[in-house]
Amino acid sequence: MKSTERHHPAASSRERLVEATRELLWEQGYTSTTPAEIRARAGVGQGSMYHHFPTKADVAAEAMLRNSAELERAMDDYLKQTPSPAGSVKSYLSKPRDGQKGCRFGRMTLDNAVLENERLRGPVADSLAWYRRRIEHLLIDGQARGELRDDFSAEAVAATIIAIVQGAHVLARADRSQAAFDRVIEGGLTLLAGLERRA
Amino acid sequence: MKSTERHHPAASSRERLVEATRELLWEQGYTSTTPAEIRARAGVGQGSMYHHFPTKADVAAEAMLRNSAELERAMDDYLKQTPSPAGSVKSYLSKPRDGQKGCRFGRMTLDNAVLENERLRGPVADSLAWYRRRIEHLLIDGQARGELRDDFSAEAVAATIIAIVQGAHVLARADRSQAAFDRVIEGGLTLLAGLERRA
DNA sequence: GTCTATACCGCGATAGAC
DNA sequence: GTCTATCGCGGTATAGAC
Repeated sequence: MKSTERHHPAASSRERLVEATRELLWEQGYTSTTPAEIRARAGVGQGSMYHHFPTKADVAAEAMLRNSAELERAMDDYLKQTPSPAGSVKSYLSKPRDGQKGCRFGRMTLDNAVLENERLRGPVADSLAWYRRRIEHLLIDGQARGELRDDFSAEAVAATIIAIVQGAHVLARADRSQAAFDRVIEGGLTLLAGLERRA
Repeated sequence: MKSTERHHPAASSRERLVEATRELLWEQGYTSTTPAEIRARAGVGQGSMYHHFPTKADVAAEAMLRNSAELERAMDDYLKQTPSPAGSVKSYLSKPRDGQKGCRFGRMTLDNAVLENERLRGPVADSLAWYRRRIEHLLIDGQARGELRDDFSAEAVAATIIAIVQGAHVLARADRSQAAFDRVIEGGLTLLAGLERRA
């Protein structure tokens, strides 16, 4: 009920609609975001929105696809900074995050309306799976280089690493505190250290 | 749009309303659950519902409080079966769960309407914190008995254990598969094993 | 304590002019 | 491509009889 107007006046209407939707999906989720809010934040008129996108689900689907592309690229860039595979996994876990805002994808999974629409669920499932495989390959690489023990399933542990971040968001939101988030990450790093090859 | 009528004819109207709300909150979350659905599943009339509870938030708050009481008791019962503290933590992780249905509490944290109402958020935060402390004490106990290493923060790791379960639900829902849930748990058990005192 | 009827509002989408 | 005006529907709650 406050800052509904944050125009991006440089871009096209269509572009502004997608960006506004991306923000609102993150802040409020899918069901709670109304076409009127999207329109207001994008600074476009009522009819204009329906000219570019037939339904709310269509704007949302485009916003989610853009999320997939951007976040996967961002993760690649982020991980490029760390040379060692095991270090990259630690780095992924301890990456600074706003615990209460949540993961753009994870946030969607509790909304039945998203899960029931394949065009909305698809990008969510695909991106989370992409993250998992990315971590999995880092773990396998770490095992190959002898940084990590080789007696565990990289696939399963990678899934757990992703889940830890998702769960941290859940606890941070419930507790309304970043500290709850950070505590989960601290424990995650502790658990991860147990996989390092013993000296 | 299907099985809306599952009366519990034995109990009082008020009782049936609370139970119906508990089920619907689990299946659909708070915002997506309508008073009409609650009324229909409980098998009570329109006015009757508003006689017992002034607003939807009031029924929901009562349902959440009951969830807290019941689930905390259930966890106590469940953990009583395992003698060793470290075994109890493993047991908590590997407890059979419907991955796609989610945790009754975790499911609520992605709904802004819940977080903005202290009477709804309170039981969620309290119960998740209660779970965390329960696990924390098991870990401390395990450290004291020498089952577990003593060089880690039981508080942080306990938070991570809870987060793993919450995150597993997120991934299972995104992937629409129990396998995604089970994989996270498998990785969690692997990580947990790294905390055991070395032979 | 339970019922039916009804009111209000905002979401999601459409119509049609410019 | 953008605008204003409008519509149908369902969520949430109230009124008032029995």
